[in-house]
Parts: sequence; structure tokens; C-alpha cells
Amino acid sequence: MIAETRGPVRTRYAPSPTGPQHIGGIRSALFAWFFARRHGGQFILRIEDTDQKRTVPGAIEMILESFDWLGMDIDEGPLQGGEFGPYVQSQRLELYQSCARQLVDSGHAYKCFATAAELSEMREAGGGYDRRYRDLPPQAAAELEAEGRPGVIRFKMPLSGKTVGQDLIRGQVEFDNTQLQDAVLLKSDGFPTYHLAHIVDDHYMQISHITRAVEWLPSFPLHLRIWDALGWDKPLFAHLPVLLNPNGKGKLSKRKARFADADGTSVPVLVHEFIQAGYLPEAVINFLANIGWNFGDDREIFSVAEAIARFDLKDVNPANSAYPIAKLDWLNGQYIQAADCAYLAGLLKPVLENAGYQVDEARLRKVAPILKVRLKTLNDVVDMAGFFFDDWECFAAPAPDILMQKKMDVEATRRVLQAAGPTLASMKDFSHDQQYLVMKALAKELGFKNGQVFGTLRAAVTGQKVSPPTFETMEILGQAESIRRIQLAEASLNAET
RNA sequence: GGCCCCUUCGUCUAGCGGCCUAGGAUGCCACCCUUUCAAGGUGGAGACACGGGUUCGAGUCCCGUAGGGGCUACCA
Repeated sequence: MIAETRGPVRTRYAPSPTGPQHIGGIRSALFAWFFARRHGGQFILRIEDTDQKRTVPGAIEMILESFDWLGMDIDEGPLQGGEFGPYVQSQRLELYQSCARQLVDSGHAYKCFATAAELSEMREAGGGYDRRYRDLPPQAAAELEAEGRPGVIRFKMPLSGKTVGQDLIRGQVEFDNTQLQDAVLLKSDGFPTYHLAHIVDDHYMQISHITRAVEWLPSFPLHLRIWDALGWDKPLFAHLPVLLNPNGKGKLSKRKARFADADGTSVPVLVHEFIQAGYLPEAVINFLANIGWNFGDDREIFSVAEAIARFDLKDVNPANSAYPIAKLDWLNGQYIQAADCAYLAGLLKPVLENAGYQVDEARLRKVAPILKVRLKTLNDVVDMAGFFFDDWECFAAPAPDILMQKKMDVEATRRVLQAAGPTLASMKDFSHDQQYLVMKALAKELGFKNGQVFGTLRAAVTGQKVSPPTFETMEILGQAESIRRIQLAEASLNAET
């Protein structure tokens, strides 16, 4: 049984500012965020930029944008401030340095002067760093120091025994201390390593639950020892499962923005790729929440508020998961279907504009409802309904092969178009259901199947084989324009033959 | 290699010793509906990695094997 912590729940997401946000990291952050919100606690963003070489400018902005888009609000962080700041590690150097000194003074850590050459030699010999500076006599250390020999501070890992830790998701985990090396705490450039920095920060920022990916599990015992050496109360830990590539092979790539799955198609991995691909943030959150955790009640679709009300770190599945990206299309489609039309129209507008269309908002509001059930992503609107926003004057009739329906030849197609034009023109009420009735009667009269007539009209009026429903489309285009297009189709058919 | 973690349909998952002839979702297939495409409806194929224990009883507990993932940096 794991003891509950007292005090407020405070969780954090602590990315390195190395570039665009990876969906795997976001999922970890989501769980931390759910947990904090569930308990009325705080969610903190901390930037871990202790590796100067990997830090890229603008990355913090990208991180913030990602959270903003997803609707994951941050209580404390570099932008929002907070009483435990600064929230960027490079601005907290003295703190880490003094903690490192404290550890040296208390005999828990030591100065190590191993050179890069020595280190690589040891590595080649196998076994890694051999602790050769661990028990250096004080004078010898002082001499090297005086020589100006650069060095690092390493932690003195116990040479024997075990370290046991409690993980919220996996229960008790045991490690043999002899397996651990004397990890570097403070680098020769004065920057701390992750091992030191995160502990110092999690302590001073009063983090109650450390959530992080499983790849940190092997260094868990080291961290536990450091917490103890510093004499601090430990938070609770949860090592989260990670996302694997869709084929189950290897961790979902962080380096490559995209990669090919089994079918050779590339899948979105970075947050901005989800935006570009036309996914809704609500759908992405829902999608991520369903990996490694589940709502219960066999429900796949749920709101953020509902998830928060139920979420618990204890319920997270310890196993890694293949990235089930195919499910996102379905989920996104469900969200689009359920979306409010005005909201959807607002999302569709920029997509169409980016594709080069001039968007009339009133028209878009009419189009959105008939699109809902057939869009998987926002981007689908371009192919499906872009024609609504083309310059109508410039509409050109489609080629005969688009016009001609199943089991119809040119002559049959011409007959349909010729008959439909005047019939539609004679209508007083041009609503789609009225059109349906009239065209159904026409099909019967001409001896064609409904689909043949309707399909011909669809092609004539949209220029496409696949489109929103024909009569709804004609209703939006208007009677005059619809008839004009049908005549255009007829003319082009005559010209072609 | 050493150490650690993980293992239920193709995939995401439910299952916390008897409710399991293993449930849901997605994907796939079929049929229905139908105004193309979708959506929707109905149905279908599809899993407890393997071997030992423990137990009256194991998908559920233990051990081993196999497989997968991770760590093994002055990166996080």
C-alpha cells in the first residue's frame, strides 16, 4: 500500500526545449495534467535546458503553443510565473551548484577529474566509469583543483545492497546498487545534469507526484538515493508507459518528424502536424487519453471534464503501446459530426483559405451541416466542398467520364440532363426534399434508377464524382446556378461527341 | 553483454481467483439503409505468448522460457 501524500497535488511537465512537441511527451503531460486537475492541484511547466548544446531558440514558444492549442492550461511556468520560479533551469544554476556542494560536503558526492580520454578508455575496457576519483585523498584532489583541472561532481552510489522504490503504476521495484554508476551531478561547465536538477526543482517547487516516461525507471534508484542524501521528503512516482511505433517496433520516433508505418504512409507525431492535418484538439486529447488508460464503461468518447473526473495514475496500464493512429481518424470524424455547425464553420474557414479559396461565411455556414458526417479531418473539406468557394462564373463542366453513371452511355446521360434542366427550372420550391421528389419522379419517367439520375446531376453540378448530397448541394448553389451548370454539362457533352 | 520494465483479438483496451463458452473500440469482411462518398444499423472472422507450479478452481497469483521495450553519456 502506498501512502498518500499530504498537501496539494502538484504535477509538472518538464521538457527540454529542443524543438517541436512530440506527441509522446504530450501524452505524459496529459496524464500529469489530468491528475492535477482531478485533485484541484497545480500543473507546472518547467523547462529543462541544462544541455546547452541541445537547446534550440523558439522551442519554449512552440511548447506553449502546443498546450494552448490542446486547451491544457498551465498554472505555473516560464510564461505564467508562480511563486516557485524561475521555471527555466538555466536560470537556477546557483541553486544546483549549492546543492552539489552540500552533497560533497556531506560526503555523498565527490569531485571527479576524469578526462574525456580516460572516460572513453574506461568505456572501451567495458564497465564504464570505474570510480577512480571516488576515494582520492583530499590533498590530491586539492592539487588537481589548484592545477585548474576541470572536473565534475559525481554521486557516491552505495557499493552494495539494494534500493527499492514504489511506483504508482508498477508497485515495488528493486534494484541492485552494484548496477549503478557514480552518476555525474554537476557537469564541468557548471550546469547540473538531469539527475540533480530535477530533484532540486521538484523539491523546491513542491511537486507531489513525479510523472515521467519509463525510460527513467533505471535511474529511479539513483534518484531515490539523491533525495535521501539531500535529506528531503520524496514525492510519489509514476513511471508512464511510452508510445511505440505503429508496427510495435521501437519507441515512437522523436528525432524523425514523420516515419512510414506498415502501409508506408506517414503519420503525425508532432503537435503542429496534428494541427496541419486537420485534427481537432478535443479529438487528439480523447485519442491520447485512450492509450494506456481507459474511461471505463466501455466508453471511447468522452470530454476532458469527464476524463478528469475519473482519472487516476494508478489505473494507467504499465505496458507500452503501439501508436494506434488509425483510431484518430475515426475519433476526429466523430467529433466533427458532433460539433456545433458554427464552431465547425469557424474551423473550416482557415483551412479553405489556406487552400486558396475566398470564403463567404454565410455560404460556409450553409455548407458545414451537409459536410459533417463525411469529414474525417478538417482538411477533407477542400476536396469535398472546395467547389462551393470557387468563382462560380468560372465553373467548367466535367469530362464525360465523370458525368456518365453506371450503365449509362453518352446518349443516356444527355437525355437525363436535357430532361432535368427544364424540370428543375419549373420548380417553385427548390428545397432539397422537394427536388428529391421531383427528380425521383423524373427518373421513373425516363426509366433510370435514382442513382443514375442523381449521380449525373451531382457530377454536372459539382464537377466531382464524390460530393455532398446532390440536392442539398443544389439548394445551396441556388436554382439558377444549378440549372446553368446542368446546361453547361449538356453543352460540353454535345461538344465532345 | 549486464540491469530494469512489459506481455489479452492486427491495433487500442476491459478483466484486479469462480460473473469469461474472455467484453468494448478501431480496422477488416458481409448484409441492410441509401442520393455518390460517408454516416447509421445488423452480423462475421479475430486474443489470454509458451511451460511449470499454487489452488477445489487461473487470463487473473508465483517461477522459468521466449518475445518486445528501455537504460547502460559531463543528453534528457
